[in-house]
Amino acid sequence: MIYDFNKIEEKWQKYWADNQTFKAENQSEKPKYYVLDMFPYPSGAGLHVGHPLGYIASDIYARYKRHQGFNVLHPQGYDSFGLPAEQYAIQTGQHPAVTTKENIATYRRQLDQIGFSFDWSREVRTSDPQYYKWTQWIFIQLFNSWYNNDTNKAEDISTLISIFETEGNATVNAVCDDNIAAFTAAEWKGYTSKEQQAILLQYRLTYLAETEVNWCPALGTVLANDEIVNGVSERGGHPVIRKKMTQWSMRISAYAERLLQGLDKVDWTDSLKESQRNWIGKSVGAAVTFKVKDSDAVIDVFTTRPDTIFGVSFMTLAPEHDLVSQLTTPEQKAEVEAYILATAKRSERDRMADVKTISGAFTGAYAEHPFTKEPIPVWIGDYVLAGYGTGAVMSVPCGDERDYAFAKHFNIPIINIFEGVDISEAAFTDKEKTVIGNSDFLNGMNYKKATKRAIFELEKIGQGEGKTNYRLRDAVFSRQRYWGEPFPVYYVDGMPQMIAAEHLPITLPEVEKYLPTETGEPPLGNATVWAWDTTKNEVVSNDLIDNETIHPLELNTMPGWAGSSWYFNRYMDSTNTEEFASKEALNYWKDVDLYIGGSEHATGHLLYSRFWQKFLFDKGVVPVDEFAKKLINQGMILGTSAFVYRFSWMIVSNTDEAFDILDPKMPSFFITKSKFEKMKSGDVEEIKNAKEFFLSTLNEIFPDSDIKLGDEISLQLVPTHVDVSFVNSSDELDIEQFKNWRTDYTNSKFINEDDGTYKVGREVEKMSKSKYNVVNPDDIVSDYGADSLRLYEMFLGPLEQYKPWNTAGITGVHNFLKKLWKLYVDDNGLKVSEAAATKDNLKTLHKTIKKVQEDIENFSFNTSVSTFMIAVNEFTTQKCTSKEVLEPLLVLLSPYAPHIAEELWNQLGNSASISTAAFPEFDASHLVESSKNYPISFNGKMRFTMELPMDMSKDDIEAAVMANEKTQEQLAGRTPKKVIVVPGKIVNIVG
RNA sequence: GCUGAAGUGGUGGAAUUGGUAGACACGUUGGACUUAAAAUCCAAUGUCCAUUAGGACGUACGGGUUCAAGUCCCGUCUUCAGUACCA
Repeated sequence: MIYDFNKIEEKWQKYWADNQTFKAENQSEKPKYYVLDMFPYPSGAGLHVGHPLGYIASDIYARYKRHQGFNVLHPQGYDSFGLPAEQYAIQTGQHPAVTTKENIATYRRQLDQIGFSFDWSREVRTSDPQYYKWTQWIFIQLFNSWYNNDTNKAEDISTLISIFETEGNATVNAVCDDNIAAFTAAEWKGYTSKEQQAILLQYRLTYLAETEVNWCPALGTVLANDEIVNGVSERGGHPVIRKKMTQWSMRISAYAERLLQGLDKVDWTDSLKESQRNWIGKSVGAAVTFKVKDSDAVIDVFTTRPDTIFGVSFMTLAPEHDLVSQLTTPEQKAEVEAYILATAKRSERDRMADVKTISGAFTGAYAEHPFTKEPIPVWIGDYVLAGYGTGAVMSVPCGDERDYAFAKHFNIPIINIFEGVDISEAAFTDKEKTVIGNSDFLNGMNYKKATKRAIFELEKIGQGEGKTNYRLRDAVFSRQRYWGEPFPVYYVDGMPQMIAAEHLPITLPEVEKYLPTETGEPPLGNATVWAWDTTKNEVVSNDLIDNETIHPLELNTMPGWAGSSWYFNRYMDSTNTEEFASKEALNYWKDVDLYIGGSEHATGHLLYSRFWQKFLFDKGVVPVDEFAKKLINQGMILGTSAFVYRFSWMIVSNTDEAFDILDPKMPSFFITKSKFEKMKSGDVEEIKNAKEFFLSTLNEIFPDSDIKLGDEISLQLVPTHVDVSFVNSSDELDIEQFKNWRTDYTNSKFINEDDGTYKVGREVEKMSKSKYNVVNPDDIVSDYGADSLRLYEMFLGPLEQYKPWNTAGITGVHNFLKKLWKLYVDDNGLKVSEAAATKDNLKTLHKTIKKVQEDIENFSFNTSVSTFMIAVNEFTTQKCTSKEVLEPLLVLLSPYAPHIAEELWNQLGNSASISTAAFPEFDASHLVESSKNYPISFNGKMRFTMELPMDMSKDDIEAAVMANEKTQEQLAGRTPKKVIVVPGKIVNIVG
């Protein structure tokens, strides 16, 4: 009986689906375990072999946990709002919902055939109105909340209003916009409703604010930084400028400190936590206010080095800073405006990354030093970013490298305030060694003392205070796109109003075109039925807008991260229509025990999700304030691209009329890899051969033309991507397939290796369609089976690492499965016997149990595949047929290769699914060794080994080793200076 | 630029607390079986020197600590990822 993997896999996939083998219950006697994958965006290209990597790892873990007796929740769904579907809609007119549905169907089919143990009854789709109803609901909760610094949590906005009504805003300790004017209770009551709403908006956890965006006028849309290349749009190459726009923002900054502290509670990788810490960017320092000479204006800055305040020799504002136009003197106006225009064209990332180009402009204005009252010139410079801190810095060139470079470049004086330090060549940035000088009351102090004193003095004169700053900026939550969650928001008199929760979901309206409107409004501006009727509580036609009872709806949609910031909670109770999940379900599952996904989400998804979780926790909606206990990042599988090497010379024909360069008979010439490399390095012989081949071939094809070569230098050697499916495991190109690939390759001519094959070059690159290196899991599954695919993906290397895919290697794991099969089944059927296991059988089994269990718990899946191979090799050598060891082996293997394990388990006479079997118990007694093969080293170099009893004493080992003739041979008469004996490990003889 | 990660044979990778570098596979070479091919099985395979015995070198590069370093320390280089509207 042969190993018919296709039949076996289909059979068990059907069995699992029919029996709902992996459906999780929200109540159980068993302990719970929640294994989650970052859900995929269903792209039109379908899955390639890189995508399932993390899913296979989490599936192994989920199946392992079931064997361990846990009630496992292992769901899957789709992050189905996003740009690609919208882009496709713009190009083709296809509704994104239609393409998304098709793409999901493809994904589902592909996922199913890999044999994942997902509980599909809990599937979620972020673009499903029944799902985004709750995303909208969370948005409303955020709108109706403010952050109370005294209680250190989010509270309902009504508590804030009642404070305003009784005390005004002076006593409120809230996270809010800067510079909110103070008002009394009486004033509050006197405000119009609109004025009150405007004030409250400055406190809400989601609010409208002006934010800077990358605006592309030609495309009529906002672009992400990575959609901009060299200052122009990636698509179309249109100019992009920085522009202010009113958008929804999320007050994530309110949670900065808790997001930072919470990292200590979760078991995530250190590198990921470090990224988040860095992103949050806590810095302790001071806020300092500089007065501007001859003006009422003040410049607020934040500095981490208030100790260096006497070193300030200029101020730098971001070119976008509000004060710039006000401060600039008429003489400097032209220069400043030109500079602002130039800056607007640069992306933020450019400005951060490029430290070599120093640019700026003098505004002509002067600030006043808070203590010396000396004038300080005010500059603008694009190294200061508007969105960071206050968008202005006090520049201390002696203590900051960028300030130093700026001062040098513009010949601004550099004041040295450090004792005993030479700053003629570079700034001095070492806080630890700082001794302040030339600084009035700070003289002689170290960094710590001077910082305290400077803050004290600033507070005394009312021009500063100690402050903790976070780099974390509030997150922009509006997108000028179609394919996202609509906001449950309408506008009355320009003020946003929430639609009551019972009327949700507000579903996406139909539009004619998915592009921005001609007036530059977002795509929802094209909708004709997009107004809110406050009496009927439904979406009605725009024509009915009367601004009395019928009002316009919000035209922006929510960003991609909205739906993904809480989906892990929805899986706990995904079909609930009354609540986003029931209390019982939330309290039972609580949080994710293991979360697997890509490290590229480190600061986006993973930070926003933590933010929402903490908010929902404050509101009492979820029981824990961190949603994932443990998180593992899987690496990426890269493609192994294949290259053919095209060569040609410029050709000259003496008989023009008889020869046409566009002649369909005109061939392409390719040279094999090793010869290409010789040619490239200028090998004369190789070039001569290629040239002769080239000429003689052409003259053969065009006998009537007398073809000659042009200039010697005209040799063209071009590596070209070729589809990896045309190449075998030995890098040989299937020339027939290649010729049939494209019409212009049909007549190709090849210079081959000396053995007659054409060998391609290889290079590891990201897997992508354009590089022809995409490998489809469907093909792998049909050729080798899902179990082989699963094993091979794990076998490739450590989960977290980036590693190249090479289909050729899969024969290794496939052969392993065939060998495994043969251990159980031969031509006559099942050959497993009731024979007692031998000592060797038990040793192999228990060695394998130990290693595999350790590996799974350490997420080292690649090494357990090797372990299985070793076990099967050993059992084969031992001619083992004993059920006593072969049955538990199947349970060990089943998380990795579930189909073959189920099949053999079934053939052994078990009627229940192998997923219900208990994981085998490790028994150390089978591994006890009585002797050790000691490596004997001389000066650290291993020369030979000696078999010695495990219980031999140190002295006896030394004596036995010294008595060995090989030892004497190695020593050649010398007396060793020292003999190191580490019992059970090694012997090292020094001398 | 900043932050994070990685660098070991022809290839993917293994190596417990510092203790036999290259497990397990792929590829390559040779052999068995076969009319032949496929499949399967066996053997060799880090590089260099040597007929063998054996030896030298070897974990990106340069130093250091140690009886002993892929592993620890210092410095350098290279590659990849993130960098706030790709998902």
